[in-house]
Amino acid sequence: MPPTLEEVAKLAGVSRSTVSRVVNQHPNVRPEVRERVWEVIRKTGYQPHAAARSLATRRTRVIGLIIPQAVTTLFTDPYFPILIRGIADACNAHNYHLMLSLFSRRRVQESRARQDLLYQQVLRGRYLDGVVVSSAPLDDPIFPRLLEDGVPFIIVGRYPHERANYVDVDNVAGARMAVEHLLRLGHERVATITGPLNMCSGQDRLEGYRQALAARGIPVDEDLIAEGDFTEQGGQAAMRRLLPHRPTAVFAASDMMAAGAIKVLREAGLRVPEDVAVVGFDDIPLASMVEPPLTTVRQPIEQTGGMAVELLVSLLENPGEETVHWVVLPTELVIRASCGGRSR
Amino acid sequence: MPPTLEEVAKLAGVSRSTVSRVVNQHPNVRPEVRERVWEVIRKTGYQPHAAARSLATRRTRVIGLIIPQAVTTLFTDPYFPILIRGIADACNAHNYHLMLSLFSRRRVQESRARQDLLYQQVLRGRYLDGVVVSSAPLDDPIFPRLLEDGVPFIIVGRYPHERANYVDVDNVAGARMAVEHLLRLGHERVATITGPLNMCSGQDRLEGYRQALAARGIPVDEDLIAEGDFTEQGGQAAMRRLLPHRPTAVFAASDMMAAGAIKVLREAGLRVPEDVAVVGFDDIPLASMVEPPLTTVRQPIEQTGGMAVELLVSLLENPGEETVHWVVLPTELVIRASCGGRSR
DNA sequence: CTGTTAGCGCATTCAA
DNA sequence: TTGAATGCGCTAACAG
Repeated sequence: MPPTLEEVAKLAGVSRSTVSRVVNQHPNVRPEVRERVWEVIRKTGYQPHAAARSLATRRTRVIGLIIPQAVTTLFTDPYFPILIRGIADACNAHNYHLMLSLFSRRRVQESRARQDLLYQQVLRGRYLDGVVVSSAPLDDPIFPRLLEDGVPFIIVGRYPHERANYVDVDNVAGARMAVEHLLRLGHERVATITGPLNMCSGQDRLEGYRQALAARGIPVDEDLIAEGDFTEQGGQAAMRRLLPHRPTAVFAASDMMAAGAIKVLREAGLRVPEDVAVVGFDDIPLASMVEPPLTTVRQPIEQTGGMAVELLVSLLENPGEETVHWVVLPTELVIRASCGGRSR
Repeated sequence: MPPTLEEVAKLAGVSRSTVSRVVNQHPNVRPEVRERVWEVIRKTGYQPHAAARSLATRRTRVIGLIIPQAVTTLFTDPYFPILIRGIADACNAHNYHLMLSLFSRRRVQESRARQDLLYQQVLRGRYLDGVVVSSAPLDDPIFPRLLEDGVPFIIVGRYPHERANYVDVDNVAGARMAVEHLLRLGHERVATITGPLNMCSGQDRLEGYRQALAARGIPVDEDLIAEGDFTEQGGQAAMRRLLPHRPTAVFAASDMMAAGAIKVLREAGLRVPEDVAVVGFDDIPLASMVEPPLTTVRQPIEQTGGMAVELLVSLLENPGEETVHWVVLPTELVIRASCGGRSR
């Protein structure tokens, strides 16, 4: 329905090339002609055909957000919508479009095959100029593939490879602050519910926990460390394993897990924060809505997403530069009621 | 880097057309040749170039999810991630890709201009084969435009137009059940915090409220109706306006607003559910995590998204049929603690 | 069953 | 400053 370059050219009495130049803001067009062409473009509602343009330029102005595999279960965590909003806003600002690639939560087998297919189609099929990868396990096969195929990409979260660009939040410092706060309140048996330990955010938050204890010369008791998966259910399960070891405080690596932990503590007849103090991580909206409001570590989720896009765009538009971009955004402790206030 | 049809053809000793036929599963290829071609495809890792294919077929296998304008503020509500998951899964299943179009929350002016631009680029530029529109106000200009441009689209939520296909949940029945439950418990002053009244879900849930009262012959007291915007803050504000009119029960049109209402009730020294009963809508994960756990109306969010894609795909792949698809999925009352249990 | 031919709509040399 | 020619990689008639 919308006209083609050809038709616009005819109507304006010029050649296709000239219209193309006008559309693409080339300087070398006589102002008078430029005006005439614009007029026709406006009148006809001409819009360049994306596929035709991509075929000629070999660029699509589409970037992908890839969230691999099983992690999709986490998608009920408000972390993702907030991240996506940051990404979408930045895309809008730079006139890129966003393609979302999630993976079904079906049997792992099928899921793996689908992931391969999708990778093939979307990336080798040149749907995308580049991608942002979020929440991938460190050993996810996507990283080697992206590197090998030379696809421009930015990781949300660390990845140890010299050619891997990433933007991350300071998980270690955040976790350390949280645990130090508990220690300062007089707790001596501080447990932690970690994230998945195959993800860097899981590892780093555990590292922060260890560092805080080490700084006080407190030996790490492995019984006080339980691995979770960032979900509420995972938090509940981990808390149940922790319960027999009688912690007086718990640092959970996500707010969702903290909420799960609180539920289990309550069921066990323990009060929060009087009997057990709890600290979370993320500062999602839920954190201030539960009873008691959650002390937690705030991370700039939206900015993280925005920054990832900024980096990716700069990668795409300055193909020459070989610079590697590593950005780490700060985290911040938000003190509410769930950790108690007074020294014990 | 990946080879083209041409190169594959050369390597397999056949013509481009034959390779194309093999790739597209055409039946008329000698099995032996087919095998030989597949072999080359596998070895070379050939992948059709998406743009080239789109240019030739005039289809992209990409569908868009559009969430217009200011509604983006709602994006912290877990409703969206769940909807998106349903949509993404269904896309995967049908081998479509998903493009996400949100709009920045900046000044309305800019936002409007951006929305126009995006519409032009993405839809008239033929990036998309069709779109799913969610959470648009009923008077959103996108609907007339889509209809006029003949873009295949499915709305999540009702829209009163004979050529508009939609999938919706039974908001009226859900709201009616919720309010009837409160009436059954003996409440006589049941207030409601509505959603935005320019959205059909907002209107329909209010209609359910009215119907429940009418069925009992209770006159509607407009003072007991406060408009919200589905967010927690909106819920708080609405509850503050309701407070002076001393409701004994509140039906909030979203769980987020219910949580906000509870917070305000608490601050006013009222107990939930003893002094004021509260019922929400959505049954998001938060609902079972707050204190007291929320009685609410469950809607099949994920299925809604999946169904929207199913309808859209069937629209895209059976272009002949002029059928209009209207699907309404059932809602269900989930009784927890926030409405109290005993008759008063 | 297979190859040849002709575009799909645009960007981009190269001449003029 | 402008136009003509060429090709991006693929599909889809049409012959054979």
